[in-house]
Amino acid sequence: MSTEDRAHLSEMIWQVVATIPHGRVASYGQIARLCGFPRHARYVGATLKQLPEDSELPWHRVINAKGEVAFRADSEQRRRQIERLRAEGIAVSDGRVSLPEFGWQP
DNA sequence: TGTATGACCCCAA
DNA sequence: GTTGGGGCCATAC
Repeated sequence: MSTEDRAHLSEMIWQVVATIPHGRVASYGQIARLCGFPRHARYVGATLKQLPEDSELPWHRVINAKGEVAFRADSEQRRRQIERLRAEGIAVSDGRVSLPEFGWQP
């Protein structure tokens, strides 16, 4: 993976995440695949982690392949993500979301 | 160069 | 439903 690829990939990640419809969720691996870089799920997480606090990007709609919020159980960020998901009508129970119900099919 | 660390993923049991 | 183990790959040191 070249440095050009990385810059391009980061930009594509932002674009794809911005595409996730209101009320839907997508997984890290799904984002990576849509960008044309399978097996780079961890990179997606690392990229989202660098987003500024006031970012307009709907980063909260990105969760892991099991439908769970990826933050540690005790973390403040986890609480915030769950709050934002519920705010747009997504049911979250015990940090989990039903993918058949809320998963995004592009 | 080598090792450790993640907002990860998959599958078998 | 859970758990464990292997795989994955950019980053930080």
